[in-house]
Amino acid sequence: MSETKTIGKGIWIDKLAQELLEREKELGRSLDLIKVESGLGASGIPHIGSLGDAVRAYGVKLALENFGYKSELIAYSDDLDGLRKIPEGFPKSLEEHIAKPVSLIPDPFGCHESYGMHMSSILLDGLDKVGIKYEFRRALDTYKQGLLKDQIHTILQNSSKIGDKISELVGQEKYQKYLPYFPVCSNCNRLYTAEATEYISDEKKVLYNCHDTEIGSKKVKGCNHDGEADIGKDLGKLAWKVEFAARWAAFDIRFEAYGKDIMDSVKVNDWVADEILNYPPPHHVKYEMFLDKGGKKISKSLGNVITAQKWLEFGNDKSILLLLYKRITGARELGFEDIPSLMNEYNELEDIYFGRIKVDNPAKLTKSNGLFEYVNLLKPPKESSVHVNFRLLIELSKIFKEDRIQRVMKKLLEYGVIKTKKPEVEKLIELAGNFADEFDQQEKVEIDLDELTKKSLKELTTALNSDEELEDIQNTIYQIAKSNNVQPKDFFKILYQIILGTSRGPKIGPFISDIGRRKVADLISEYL
RNA sequence: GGGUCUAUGGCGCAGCCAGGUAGCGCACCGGACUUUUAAUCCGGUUGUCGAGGGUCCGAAUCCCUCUAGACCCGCCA
Repeated sequence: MSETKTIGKGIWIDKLAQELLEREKELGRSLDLIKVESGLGASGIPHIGSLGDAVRAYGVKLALENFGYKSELIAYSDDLDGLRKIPEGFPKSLEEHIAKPVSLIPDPFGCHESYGMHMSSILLDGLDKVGIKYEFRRALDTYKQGLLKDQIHTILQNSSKIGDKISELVGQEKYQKYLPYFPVCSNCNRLYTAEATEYISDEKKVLYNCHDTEIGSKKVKGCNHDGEADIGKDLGKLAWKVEFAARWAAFDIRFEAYGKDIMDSVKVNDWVADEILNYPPPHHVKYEMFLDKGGKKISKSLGNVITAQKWLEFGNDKSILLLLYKRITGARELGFEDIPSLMNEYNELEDIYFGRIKVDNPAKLTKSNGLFEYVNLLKPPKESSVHVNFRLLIELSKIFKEDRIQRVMKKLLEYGVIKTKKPEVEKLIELAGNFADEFDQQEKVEIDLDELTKKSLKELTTALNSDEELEDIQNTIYQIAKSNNVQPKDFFKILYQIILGTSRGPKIGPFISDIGRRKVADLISEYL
C-alpha cells in the first residue's frame, strides 16, 4: 500500500481526473482547455442531487487545474425540456402550459423571464452560495443559434441506424419508428405534440404534424398544425438518447458525471458520439441518486425537497461540499438530519489538517487532508475556525428560544467551549437554532394536573413572582413539592412539560434563572 | 425483462473506491455532581463486518459465487 504514489490530493476526484487525462492522451486530443459539463434540469425544483452533479464536476475541474491544465465547467440548463408535471406548491394555472418548453412558459412567480429560468436560477444561486464558478449555457440559445445543427443533421441522416442501435442497447423501440427530434410547434408552442414525420436533408428541415398525445397518463391536445422546423434556428430539441452526444461534440466536453437513472441514455449517447458523430465521448463517472429518508414524515410536503437554499438554513456551505466530495459511491438516503454530523465532521477534518488531531496512518492522513482541501475548493484557510459541537448548539438552541444568540453564547462561555464571543459562532447558533426550530417541534401535550400539583404550582409562581432573593430555586421547587405531598420526580416532569414541552431538560433551577423567573411564572399560570 | 447500489454492535450509520490492531451517534451500564427528577462531565460494555470460496504475510476493504433488501430503466426529459 505504501508504494502507491499519491495522485493529486489523494481522493477519488484526483483519480478520476488522472484517468481522464490518460484517456485524453491516448486519444491524442488537445489539452489546452479541458471542458467539464454538468446538466441542470429546468423543469423541476432543483434537488441537492442536481447541485451535486455540478459541484462534483467542478471538483474534477479543480483537480485538472491542480495538475496544471486549464479547465472550465459548463453548466448547461436544458430549458427546452417540456413541462410534464406541475411541481408541488406551484400554481395550478400552469396546467395550460403543459408540454411547452419551460423557457417559453412565463414565470409563475414573476421574478424571472420564464419558468425555466426561475428553476435554473435556484440551482445557480445554490452554486454561487457554495462558491462554485461556472459558465452558464442554455438549450434555448444553443438551438436558436444553431450550435448543434451539424450534429443534428448527421444524427437525423442516420436516424434509422440509431433507432436500431437504441433498440439493441436498451430495448427501447420507439426510435425505430420516430425521428429522435422533437420540434416545438410554431403555432401552439408545444413540444411532444409535434411529431417529426420526415427529415428533408437538403433543406435541413424537419416536417411535423401537431396532434393529441399522452404524457404519462395525461392527455395533451395538439393543434393540428402542419409545419416545418429548420434545425439551425427553429426551436426543437433532440431526444435525450442522442442530445448529449450532439452537445459533447459541439461543445468539446471531456467529462460529465451522471446519475444512475440516465445510465441507459449515456450508454446510447456514448455510442452515438463515437460511431455517428465521430467524437470520442467524455470520460464519465456514475453516481447514485440521493433518496429521501424512507417512510419518514410527510413525504409529499414541499419541505422534503432538499434544495441547497433550504440546506443552508441549517448548515453551512462546507457541510454541503463535504457531503458531495467525501465520496461519490454509496450515499443513498439523505435528509436534513445528516447536517449536524457533517458539520462536526468538517471540524474534525480541520483539526486533522491543522495537526490538532493525530492520524497515524499516512494514507488516511493524506486522504483526510485532501478532502479538507477540496471542501475548501483547494483554497484551504490559513488558520482554523472556531469549533463548537453542532449537536450541543442544537440542544442549547432547543432550550433558548428567545434572545437565543446571547443566551447560548453565554452558556458556551460558561462551559468553556469558547473563550470569547465571535461573530462566526453567532452564525453557527443561528443555523443550529433554525435546525432546532424546524425539526424539534414539540408536541403540545395535554398536562393533567391534580389539585395537589396545582396548589404546588401556585406556590411556586408566588415564590417566583416575589421580589425576594431565591437562594436556590432548585431547592425551593423540591421543598414545595415535598410539603404538598407531590412526588418531586413528577413535579419536575410537569415543570419541564410546561416550560419546554418535554419531560426532560437541563437542571431546572439555573435554567429558570436563565429564562427569567417572571416569565416562567407566567407560563405556569396559563395552566392553572 | 435489463441494470445499479446496499448488507458492519440493540437502533441509525462511518470506514471499503489507493488492504495494515473495527469506529461514531443514540441507547445501555458505572462513577462524579445533585436533598431520590433531569441535564452535564468522566469512564465503560456491546460486533464470527449477510453466506461461501479465492488472492495476499495480512481482507470489513480487492476478485468470484450465492442470499436478502432498496432503487433505477423498459413513458419522457
